[in-house]
Amino acid sequence: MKKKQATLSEIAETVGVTSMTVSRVVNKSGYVSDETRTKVLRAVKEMNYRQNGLARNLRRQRTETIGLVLGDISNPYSTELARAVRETALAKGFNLFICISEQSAKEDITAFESLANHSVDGIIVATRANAEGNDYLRGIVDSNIPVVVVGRDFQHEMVDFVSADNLSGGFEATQHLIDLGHTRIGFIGATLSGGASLKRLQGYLQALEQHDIEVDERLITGRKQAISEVPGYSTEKMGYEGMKRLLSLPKRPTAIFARNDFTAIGAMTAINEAGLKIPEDIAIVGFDDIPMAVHTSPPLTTVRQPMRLQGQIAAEMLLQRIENEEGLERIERVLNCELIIRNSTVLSS
Amino acid sequence: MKKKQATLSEIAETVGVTSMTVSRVVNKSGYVSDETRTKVLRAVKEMNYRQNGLARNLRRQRTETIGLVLGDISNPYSTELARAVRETALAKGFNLFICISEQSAKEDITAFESLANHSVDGIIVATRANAEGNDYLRGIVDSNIPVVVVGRDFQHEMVDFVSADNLSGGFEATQHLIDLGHTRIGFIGATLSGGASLKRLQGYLQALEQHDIEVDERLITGRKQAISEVPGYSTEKMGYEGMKRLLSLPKRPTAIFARNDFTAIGAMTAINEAGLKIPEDIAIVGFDDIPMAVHTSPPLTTVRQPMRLQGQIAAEMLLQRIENEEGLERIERVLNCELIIRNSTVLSS
DNA sequence: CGAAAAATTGTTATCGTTAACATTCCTAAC
DNA sequence: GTTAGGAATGTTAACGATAACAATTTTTCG
Repeated sequence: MKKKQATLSEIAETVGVTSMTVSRVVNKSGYVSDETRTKVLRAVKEMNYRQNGLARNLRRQRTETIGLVLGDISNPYSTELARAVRETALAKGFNLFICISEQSAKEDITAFESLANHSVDGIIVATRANAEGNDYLRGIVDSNIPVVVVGRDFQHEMVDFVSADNLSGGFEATQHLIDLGHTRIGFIGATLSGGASLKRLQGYLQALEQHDIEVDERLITGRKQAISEVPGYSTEKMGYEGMKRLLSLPKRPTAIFARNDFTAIGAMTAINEAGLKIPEDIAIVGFDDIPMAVHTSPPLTTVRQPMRLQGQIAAEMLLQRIENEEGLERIERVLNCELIIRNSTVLSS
Repeated sequence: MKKKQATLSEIAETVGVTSMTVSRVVNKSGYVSDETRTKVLRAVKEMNYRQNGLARNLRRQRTETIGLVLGDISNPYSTELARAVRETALAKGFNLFICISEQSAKEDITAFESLANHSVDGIIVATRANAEGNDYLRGIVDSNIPVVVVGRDFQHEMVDFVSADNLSGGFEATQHLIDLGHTRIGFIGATLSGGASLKRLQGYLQALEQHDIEVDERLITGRKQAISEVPGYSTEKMGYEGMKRLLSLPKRPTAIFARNDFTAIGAMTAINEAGLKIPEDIAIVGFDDIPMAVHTSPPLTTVRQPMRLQGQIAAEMLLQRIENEEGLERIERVLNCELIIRNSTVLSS
């Protein structure tokens, strides 16, 4: 038996009032006598009424919902971000819909589109940048939906930006290895040919330069910069394969800076398999400080980025834009990272 | 400069047709002459038109969107599930909105409500069950929105169910420890007073019983069964604290079965801190086989549950219900788990 | 050539809700 | 007893899109 969802006017009819009155009751707005309210509420309960958000939001021209587009949902980085965003949004009475976009620019666009079509009041984007996705995103911004990006390139005067300071994080990580006496330091997770768009790689390069260590391009490895079809995912597997390549070099590196912790963990596996010791033979630094980092053996030295804070700030910036109709100045927040030294670079901390 | 979002009729006006014609063009449906189509498409582009999904879905009475409510988004279990659900849904042309519900029944309800209000075509629920949430959920089901639950209790003739076989998983894990000669086996993650609603705990109890090992309630520890305000979260911290308690017993256990891998990892930390060796002094088994499990030291013996498969099946069941208007038989799928033996129970695999 | 079929466009009504205004009744104040 | 203004409810017209049907023109083909 298919009960159709009751509508306002159906409730109204059974109670003997107009839908406007019922609307007033369910929205707790305007004047309604106690007697009527009671009757209406009873009917609402009995008929299992539920507001039709589509109609309501269409009429009101606002949904009190924000969207979050995540690239890699398996990464603890994304999930912490999501939790913080949700918390901040909820506190202001906004719902959060999360969309996942994996693998392709096309899926980015699908996610943007479905959120925009559902008329969310604003969108936070935390996917890897790619040309087509950016084009589409620009369209969204131009059609006046507030957008904030997290840890991702996107230039637009109306779009706020928040990110960890990947540049100085990468610098510090490398600096740390240099301080320990390493000069042959490998980088896993990106290639120079990709234009060194990756800030972490830039930080690595700057640190080398500052200490007059010559950059050896053979020590920098990663999946080829992908076509827009497949944005560069950084996985454990890439770390494993990259490390294999580095180990097969005539003069192998004595230290590794990995693009992120997963990459680092993959690299550690390869190092172990080669029968080498961490950190004695090869020291390794990751990035992100995912929960797993403390449990690897040895525990992983890494750069901690403030995930919750990024989420919170992103949500605040977005809500700010949603509430202040007219154009605010673009805000750009770059948050400090923190080097966490564990035993993958130095013995017995 | 605030460009208001263009509407169908605005496009129609500039082109000199009716909105119906424009609608036909953007939806690629019905007859439109090439000439008109071209003109319309140009205007669509120039005016940066985007469909208003609220209006469209209101009129069409379907959104081609499904919702997924996750409890603990930080758990790799949830994220794998989400990815599989999304993949399956996307393949059938459905969008996926994910809502997070943490901590409380109230937030469960908020999530259900926001999805139901947005008129999603169906909802997959993967949160921990609690009374109030269930009541609300029942209301949703009664108002004819298809619902499928994953790894969570909820009895309703219209609601399909998919889960890992936690009972036999728990049994196998315990059996494995018994086979290794253990008789004092602790359980961390739930208490008997909670009514042993946890299938994994039941499996543990059954295995003990089958081998005539007496259940020692002091060996079973976990956070008290929480009030509906705070559903029982299983974290690393709980594992750590639970293990501490077990270690302080006069006769400590020689083996541990932990409710999930995070709990197990927390317990391992406590064991290490106590200066005991795994598995020589205490053997430990987890549940889930999260990616981290292979990287702990020693690597964690655990019960792998098919996360992707659960997501895929849940999505398929939901889409089935969405497409077949009328009531299908309730389906219940319980999927096999697999014991993955690593070095936290036996030396040198 | 003429009729049926296909192609093109338009009209109307409606999805469920609510903002804005209108109406009626009641109470209180002078 | 009149009047002002709350209190309670109703009416109307949208929000933006589309299903269903109607109207007109063009094509097809016996």
